[in-house]
Formats: sequence, C-alpha cells, structure tokens
Amino acid sequence: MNVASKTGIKKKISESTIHRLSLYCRALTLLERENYETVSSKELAKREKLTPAQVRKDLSFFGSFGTRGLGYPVPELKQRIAAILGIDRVWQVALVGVGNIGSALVSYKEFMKQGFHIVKLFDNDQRKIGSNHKGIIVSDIANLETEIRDAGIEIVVLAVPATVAQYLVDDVVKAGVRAILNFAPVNLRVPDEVYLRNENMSMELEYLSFALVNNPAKKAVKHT
Amino acid sequence: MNVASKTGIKKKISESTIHRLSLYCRALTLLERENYETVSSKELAKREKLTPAQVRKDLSFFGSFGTRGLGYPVPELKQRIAAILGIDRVWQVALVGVGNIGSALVSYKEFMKQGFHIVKLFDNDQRKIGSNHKGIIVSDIANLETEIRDAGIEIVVLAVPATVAQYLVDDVVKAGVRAILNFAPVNLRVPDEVYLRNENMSMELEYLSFALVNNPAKKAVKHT
DNA sequence: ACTCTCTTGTGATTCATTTCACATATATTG
DNA sequence: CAATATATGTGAAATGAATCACAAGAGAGT
Repeated sequence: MNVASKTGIKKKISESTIHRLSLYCRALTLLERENYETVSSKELAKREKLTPAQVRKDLSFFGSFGTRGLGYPVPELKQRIAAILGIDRVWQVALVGVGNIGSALVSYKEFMKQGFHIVKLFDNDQRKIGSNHKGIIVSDIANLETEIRDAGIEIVVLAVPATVAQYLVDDVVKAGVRAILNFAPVNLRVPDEVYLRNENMSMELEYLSFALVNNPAKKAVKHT
Repeated sequence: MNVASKTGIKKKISESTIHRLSLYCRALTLLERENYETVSSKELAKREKLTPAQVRKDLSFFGSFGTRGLGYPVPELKQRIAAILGIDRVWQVALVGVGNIGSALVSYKEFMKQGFHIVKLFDNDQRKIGSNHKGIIVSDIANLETEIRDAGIEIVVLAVPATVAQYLVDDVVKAGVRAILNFAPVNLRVPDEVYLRNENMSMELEYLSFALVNNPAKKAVKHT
C-alpha cells in the first residue's frame, strides 16, 4: 500500500506494518489507562511480542513521534496512530447477512469502540426483514444498492453464505462502496479500486491443526 | 514452522504457505464438485488470485503431486493437502465463552465441515450454565481444567472478554491443550510448546479504514 | 518414432521485510 | 555542568519470500 508523505513521495507500507499499527494502538490504549506518560519501543514491543527495532521502524514510516532518551508520549502517539489508521472518526458500516455470524457482529462492541458504526442491516429472509437488531431494522436485500447509497455507507461487512456472496458484492460495488470485509470462505472478484479483505475463521484453526500434526513438540512460532 | 520430511530434514514452511494450502484445499473442493479430474497450477492460481509459480512452489515443499503436461489430479491433491493440514480427521474442540461470538461459532457449519467438532462449551454465567446449545450442555468454567482433560480436547477456542482471557488460557494450558484460537483482542502469554493464534476481527476493518483514508484512489493491493 | 504442446518442479534471481548497529539526541545524576 | 545512561531514528546487512525462467517429463497427433 502506498502512502503519500509530507514530501509528496509515495512510500510503500506493508500490510504487516499496518496490522502492527493496530496492535500498537491497542497496547497504547492500555498504557494510557495505566497512566503511563511515555513508553519505550522496548516496552511497546514486549507487550505485543515484537522487537523494539520493528516498532521503531514501523513508526518511522509515518514520522518521528518519540524523544531520544525518553520514549514516545503515550496519549499523543495513540492519537497519531489512530489518525493514520483512520479510526479517529466514525465510519458508516452496513452489515449484509443477519445469520449466525452477522448477529454476533451487530452486538460486537469492539467494532463500535473503534468507530465502526453498523447503521444498516440487510437480509433476504422474509422472517428477518423488518425485525429489530440492537435498534436497527433489517432491510430487504433487494434494496441493497439504493439503501446503501442513500445511507452514505462507506464500508460493508458481508456475512452471507459463500454461494451468494459474489452477487451481493457486485451490488455493493455498484452502490459505490470501496471497502468490503468478507466472512464467506470464497474468493470474490472486485474491481481494482475496491478494497476487499477476507476474514476466514477456519484458516486459523487449520493452521493450528497443521501445527499439531507436524510438530509433536513445538520449537518456535512467530506471532503477528 | 518446521516440518519433518521423508529424508528427516526439517524444512522451514512459512505461515503464508500454510494459509495458502487452506485456499488450495477450498478451491479443490469446488473443482471436485465441478467434476474436474485434473487442474493446472495456472487454473488453481487464478481461482485464488495467486500466481502459478507460487502454487507450484508451495506444493513442492511437500512433494511432487503433479504430472508434467497434465496438471494435478484433483481428488488426490485435495486429499494430500487435507492430510498435510491435518484436516483429514476429526479434532475435539472446546469453546470457552458462549457470548455473541461464541454462540455464532457453535452454529458455524464451516468448522464442522473441516473436522473441527465443538464438543464442549464453557461459560461463567449461571444463566447459561446447564443450557443447551446445538445439543451441547454449557459447563461451568470452574471445571475447565478437569473437563477439558477428561473430554480429550485438543484445540480450544477462546471467545471471552479480553479482561479474563489470560486467566482462562492459563487453565487451558494446565489442562494440557497445545492449540488455542483466541478471539479476544489481547496478547496472551503461553508457554513455547503451546500454539496460539489470534483472530482479531477489528484488525481487518482497520486495514480497510487505513486504505480508504490513505488511498483516495486505489492502485493495487495484494491478496493473501 | 518423432514432433509439438503443455505443464511441472526447482535452482537462480529479484524483491520485500526484518534485524542490526550506531550516530544522535535527550534526560538524569552527582 | 560534565558525565553517564537511555532510547530514538535510520542506513546497511541479513534474512526470508515471491517470481522468473528453463530443463525435463508426459501426453497427443501423425
């Protein structure tokens, strides 16, 4: 991912770096609660099982936030990272598919905390349409495109069966949405200008399965 | 991750390779359903948005499964990958925390399909203990260690609040479990011999947020 | 049997990410 | 205020992963 810097030069920021920013943000929230004023790259690294050099390098892509000899100012750094991640604001999110996973996500408080506000729900099941989930009325999937557009939705979470995911993604894209989080275990096609991320919960279980089968006695595994 | 080969030499297999094996397995299941007898690395790559070379290299770590000029035999390759991943068998899984996420996971059919059988449920809420979810009675978390041991649980899924996750993980480890999938947004400490994977659903949303904020017009993003 | 086409398997190469190591800057202590 | 300790920021080096490119194997057609 390219990021425009102050100099106008586009730097390449890796996916891993961005994911680690999320971790730093999380650690800083705790540090703030513990009334830390500053934190060293060493301490930050320890808390998220990373190396100090990694922390410093990651942050250096976006600026110099620290003070030599002292460390990073906790509340300020947290704010800066939140701004980089774009989670210092509210995002209008729609959730498509109010099944098992979908229902869980509506009630998932972490999303709300991070500024991801689910404001629209969609389903194709007549029994669900019109019902109320956490104060949101479930809309008919038939009106997906217009309702998403009218509500100013910026991010869509897809929690539908794999078989229908592609059709729905197409509609979502037509509605002008440029960011989609997909929970269906299927590879979706989207235009280049649309960001698609997949959340594949079986994958991590399969990784564990692989680990158990292949390493009767564990040596070392990297945590991300 | 190290893997013992037939020669006794331990090869280093990257996390990405293992994740891609999951993708190949998924694609092969569909190809099987479509009655393909063989598939080329090119076709397999196309279906999961990867490159043919990547597919061949990944598979070559584990053996030569293909035929030059022809491709890979679909059902056999699927079986081989399933064996490598350890999903050609049933795993006894316990789920700790029957809240929003937990309830969704009990009903999540993909897990069952992959051989991950949730056979024990735990919670600390008196109203939930004793209740029935999909035919499984929720046990009191107080008995975690003994019940997990007695049931022969091999993998534990943690879907509890971040504040209590560390205590529970400690108990789970004491019970002899060596593979844990954690949904709480917190960095858990486990001994070296225990495999821990984290499923952080906010992270992918944050990635999308970052993408939207930093790339008003998208160029190219790699998919994994 | 020979040629042509297709596609694998893999060493070599390129590209990306992480780690190292140190100059540089700040805080603290006596 | 000098000396010491601490911790950042960052080029350089090392490591790791993805891609390239091609030799070699296998089938099909004549």
